[in-house]
Amino acid sequence: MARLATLEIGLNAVIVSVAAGMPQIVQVGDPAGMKPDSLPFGPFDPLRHRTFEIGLRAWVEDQTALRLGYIEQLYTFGDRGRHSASSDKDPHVVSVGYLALTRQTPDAAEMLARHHSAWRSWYDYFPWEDWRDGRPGVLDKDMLPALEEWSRQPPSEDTPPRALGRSERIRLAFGNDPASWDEERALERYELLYEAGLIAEALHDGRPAALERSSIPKFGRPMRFDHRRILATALSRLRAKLKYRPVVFELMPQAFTLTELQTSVEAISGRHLHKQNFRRLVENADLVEPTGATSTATGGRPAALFRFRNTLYNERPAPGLRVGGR
Amino acid sequence: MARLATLEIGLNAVIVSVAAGMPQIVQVGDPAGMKPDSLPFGPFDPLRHRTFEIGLRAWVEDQTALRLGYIEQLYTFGDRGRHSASSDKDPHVVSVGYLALTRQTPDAAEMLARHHSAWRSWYDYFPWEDWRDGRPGVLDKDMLPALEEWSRQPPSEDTPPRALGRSERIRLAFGNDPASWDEERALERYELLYEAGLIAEALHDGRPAALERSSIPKFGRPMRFDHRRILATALSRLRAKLKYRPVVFELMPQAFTLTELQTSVEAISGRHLHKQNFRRLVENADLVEPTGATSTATGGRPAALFRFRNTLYNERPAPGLRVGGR
DNA sequence: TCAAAAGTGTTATCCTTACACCCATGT
DNA sequence: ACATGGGTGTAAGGATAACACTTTTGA
Repeated sequence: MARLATLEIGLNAVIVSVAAGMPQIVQVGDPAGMKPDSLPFGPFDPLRHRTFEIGLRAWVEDQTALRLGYIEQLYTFGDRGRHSASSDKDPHVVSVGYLALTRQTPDAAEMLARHHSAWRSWYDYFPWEDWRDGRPGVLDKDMLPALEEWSRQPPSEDTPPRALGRSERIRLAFGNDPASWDEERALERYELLYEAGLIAEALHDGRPAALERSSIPKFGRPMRFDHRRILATALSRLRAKLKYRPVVFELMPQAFTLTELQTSVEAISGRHLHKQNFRRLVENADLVEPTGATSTATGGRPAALFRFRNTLYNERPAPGLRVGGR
Repeated sequence: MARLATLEIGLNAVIVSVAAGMPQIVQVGDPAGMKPDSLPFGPFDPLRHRTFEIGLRAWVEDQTALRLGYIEQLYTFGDRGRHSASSDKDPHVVSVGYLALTRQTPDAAEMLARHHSAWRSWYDYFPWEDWRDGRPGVLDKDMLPALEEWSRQPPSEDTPPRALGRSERIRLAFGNDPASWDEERALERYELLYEAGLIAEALHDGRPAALERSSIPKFGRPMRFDHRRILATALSRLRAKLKYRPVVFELMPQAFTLTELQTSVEAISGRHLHKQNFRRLVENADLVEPTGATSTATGGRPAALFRFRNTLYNERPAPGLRVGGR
């Protein structure tokens, strides 16, 4: 068999936390301030680390001094041309993305700062995904017009054939009517924007032509390499998982009020939830139990504090929060 | 930075089809008849193939002469020691697993035979996953006793710490009471059996000690390398996806009766479904439409033939078949 | 006393589950 | 005629979504 090309496996971590009602991720900055943000990442070396997870934890601890708890594999990206300017001489880099959930401790921020990294709202990278205060204006003002213009252009010859046409894919990902927005389709939306050349990262990869001749705005804060795609994968996965596994509690402190829990779910799903129904949902899913104490922090009537019932596992397959409308 | 170890990426395909009411996969045999079954697989070479998917399709066509339609990435396995007898001198192999869904054509079987491969029921590899005729006897007769014996043994020192103990994990994966079986947890069940040394593959990897001193039966037909783990991943993923995306139709012919559709869903989920409710579910999910023709093949009243409404995509996010009880 | 946030009660509606029954064909 | 599988109707129960309303604190 012929000799294979040099391969390298990059491990990438999307480290998610919720603080002050905002979903945040750890971003590693460039000390010189020249390059876009990146995720904590490093190559996988099987001689040093027996598994991906061990390697990932080591890289993250190196770059951020954070000890990760819950982690989960997202996806492996292998396309050529996604990893910035690549020639056939460079090693080919395959990216394995991971999702990590963590609580934000008070001293975490300065610890990160010493490592040229910081927490940043994930909606800085995807402003159109935050519907908590209603439908974002960019959608109708800039994004959908630009996407529709793209859908009217004939696809180039080297585009792989697809089951659905461009306008069908747009309708599916962005919703037919303004009401039918599916927050789990964040990845599909990002990939459409990328293909349409409406994302700064598309410039670095193989598709400059469609872009330079127009002055279309590039949406959201860019990231290095394919890191924003990995982040979009994390967003979709976490939003979906929220509904069938009790993962929010990885982001909550030991004790919390139901409103704080609701705020966290809203931060992640990007939607506003109906207060009364949320409470009922949580309480009769038996996911939490009262600690007995109350919190008087918010101004207003003191709220009862709850904790996650982790004995839950012994009783039945643990569910999530099947949040529905509004 | 120090030199990295040699890495190789293996692409593996779980090719699923349903024929004669049985879920089947393509298995590549060993012409000499000495080695266990394997999945179609081959190394990823970025110089020859731009993406994983292109490479995978090429390998599958080489080994089985099948042209794949729907494919989807499952997971990437990177543990050392999973890929049979590995020393530090061999290249480290990372496995990227894919799920492919395909219709079975009449001539496919002999085409496969010429390539030393064949269709085989996936329940040959996981007999305990087929509940269509009630709870399989092996569970209570052999598997659960063996698992419980394992759960009583103290874990060895090099076992990574876990949130849940062995008996909790068994209860969660295999159900508390006989009624609460979650068919989507096929992967968790396989991994427990592997850890407990009740799977032939565990012998080849790092854990021979616990095995050789006992004469515990090894459950299900073994496969090469970590291929059975990839197959278990496919099982879990497909069973879950069935419920929220219309993927069954990738396995159905152009026209089919509702009973045939139900049989396919039952084959995959491994459960028996309630006939009347299944029909209603399908019909008022607007997933199918009558072709007008009828089939008289089964003996009894002729059944109306249906086809998948693929215009569905234009209307709303396409759902799956949320099959519930019975 | 008033604003703010916590917490409770009630109703209409839809979906799921289950059961009972009728229909069209081959033998 | 009767067995076999196809197909329909309907009622009970539970979950969801929406609404209005009461309670407890700080300022």
